[in-house]
Amino acid sequence: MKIGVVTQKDVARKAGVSPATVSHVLGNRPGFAYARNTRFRVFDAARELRYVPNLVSASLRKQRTWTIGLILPALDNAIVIRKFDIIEREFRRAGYHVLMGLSRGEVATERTYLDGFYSRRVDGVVIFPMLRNGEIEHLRRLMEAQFPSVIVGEHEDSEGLDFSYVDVNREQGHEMAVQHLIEHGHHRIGFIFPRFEGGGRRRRGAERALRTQGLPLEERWIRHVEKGSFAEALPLARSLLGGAIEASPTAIVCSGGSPAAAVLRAAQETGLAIPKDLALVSFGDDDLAVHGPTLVTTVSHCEEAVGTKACEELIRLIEQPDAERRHISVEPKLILRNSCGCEERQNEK
Amino acid sequence: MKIGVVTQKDVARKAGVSPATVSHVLGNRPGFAYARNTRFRVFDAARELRYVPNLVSASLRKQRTWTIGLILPALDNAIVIRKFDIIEREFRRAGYHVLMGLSRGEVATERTYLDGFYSRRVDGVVIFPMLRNGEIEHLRRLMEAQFPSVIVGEHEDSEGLDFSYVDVNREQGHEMAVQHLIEHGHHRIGFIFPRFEGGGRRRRGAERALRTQGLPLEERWIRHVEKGSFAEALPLARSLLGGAIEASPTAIVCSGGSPAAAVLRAAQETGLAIPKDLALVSFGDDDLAVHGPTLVTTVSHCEEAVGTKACEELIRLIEQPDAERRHISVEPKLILRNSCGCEERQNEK
DNA sequence: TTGAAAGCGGTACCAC
DNA sequence: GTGGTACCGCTTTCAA
Repeated sequence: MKIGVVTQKDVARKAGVSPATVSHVLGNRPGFAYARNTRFRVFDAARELRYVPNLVSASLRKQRTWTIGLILPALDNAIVIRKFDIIEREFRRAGYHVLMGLSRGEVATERTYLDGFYSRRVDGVVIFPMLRNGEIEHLRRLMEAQFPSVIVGEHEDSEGLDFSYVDVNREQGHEMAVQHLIEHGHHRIGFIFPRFEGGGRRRRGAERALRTQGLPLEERWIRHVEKGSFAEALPLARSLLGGAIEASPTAIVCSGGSPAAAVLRAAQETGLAIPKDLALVSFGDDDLAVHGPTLVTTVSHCEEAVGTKACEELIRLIEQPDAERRHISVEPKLILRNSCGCEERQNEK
Repeated sequence: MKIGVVTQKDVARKAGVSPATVSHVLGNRPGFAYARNTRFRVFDAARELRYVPNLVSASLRKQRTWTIGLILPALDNAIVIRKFDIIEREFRRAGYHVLMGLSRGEVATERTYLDGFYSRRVDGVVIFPMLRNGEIEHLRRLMEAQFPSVIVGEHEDSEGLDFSYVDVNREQGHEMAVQHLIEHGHHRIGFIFPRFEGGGRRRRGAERALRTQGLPLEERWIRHVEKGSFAEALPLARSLLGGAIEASPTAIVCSGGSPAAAVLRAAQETGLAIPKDLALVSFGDDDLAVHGPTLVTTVSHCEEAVGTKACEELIRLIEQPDAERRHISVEPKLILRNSCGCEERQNEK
């Protein structure tokens, strides 16, 4: 028996009632008090015929698909994947399915997906931002249409688009990382930042923590990565550690697991023991170092909280499309492991 | 302006034609020869009103959604993610969108997703199999309904379900791995297999290669992992290498990057240099060791080919639902890196 | 307590 | 060349 051929009409015929009755009974619509007997006849008929409701027609009528669209630039790092995982889980719990699109960094592809999503009348979209060349017309259209949309992750404030945003607080995250290193007595702290970071948040956070000690953010100990790959970060890490001992940082804060792995390698090459000679804190928990002997202390992006908030926020907008758009900032969490010196400190006691 | 409020009727009014004409013109239906002028008026009106077609209603009418459903057990390893990536890309190219479901190893969740997919009238489904407790009723129903479905990845032949399957040839992959080690002069080869492998394919492949040298598959050099995690594999790797030198394997074939990383670590602990003292080939390219000093020689799962075939196969079934179901086996590829001795060999020359 | 009927927004057959 | 109209399958109003 082919799926999808049994309709409410068939059920109605079999149960000896009208199609409207079937809809009422199966839809369990409130305010309807059908006779017990009628209800059972409908349920039985539906079961026997293996009736599967057709959400396409229901969607057409109700103007609601119980489906959302999700656009990711790529599945190339564990943080994005973890957020995706949570988002998928949360939407399912809330009764939604998710339509996925990978934009692969192409604005055109992103646009195509958004068009496809509109056409399929998704109830809302979640977008993970990507680096843009100022091409945001399609996003502007989304916004102007007041289409329920949430942007998850790092974005440029300057885009000036009135969306709901959800992200970990990167400024606070860097403040926490530096703060922690300062507590371990470090004063010479180096950084590996992404080149394109939203509005200098990372720098500001680092600076704020340094300022409590009257320390400046030293440009000579800052490096920038484009993509954040291991290969790209390795020479930068080497250059941070390669100078005269007195002129080198004693601690490094870097963004992501690949740069962290690069620092570990560079330290090993230079003969620096971690955390004894060099402390390391990563912003973002890619769990890349999980197979190495050193587990890296990390400021977590709290993917679970971010994903959950994003889902809640989108559902809020779906339910009240005129509600105000919010900027939701999730507090990061410091996860102590073996690269910052906490263990040693305990041993000293 | 809200999205979705402009319909063909609005376009028709604006263009001064009938709704049927709009549908014909915009749908670019063959066999219709509308006047140039009419066509332009329709296009212009559609553009000015920002008309976005409603695929929900079109789907209802045409009984086709241009959407497929994809079920994965989890996004927990790079091989699955890469296949997913390719599948998404290929379906997009073919004009489909993909509805994603993570079953998280729960049969009930898988079933719920399949139901949601039916309800949304996806044109077909791609399922990545998971370990099952014999609960395959929902799959059997899928099959009996002749619903276009493709199963991607390792499965038990014994399930006896008439689906289309696409997978890398695991038997051949292991044959290739062992073959390669034999060519490097190894006769004592150890294995780390997954406990649940489809029908002993891996063993058969390994045996076939060993047999060419008159060698047996030695049970004492075989270990089994449940989940294939690093933590689980490490003690097993140690136990493989820990015996008397003469009784230990000189080469290991393992399934996946985490076990490979475990072998690397165990070798390091035992003081074995790779590939000089111990050769290693991994079946499956998790690129986990990419940050370590040793790049592991791997028999690739050829995710690209697998994903592409899966997509082609599903589209074939969508277009001809009665077509026969196929078992598609993709030939694996040996990727030479630094853990098998190929480099050394070159140096000798 | 139940059902007739008018949509939802397209598609496609058929008549003009 | 063009348009009327009967669907696709379900929801919902309103009347019986």
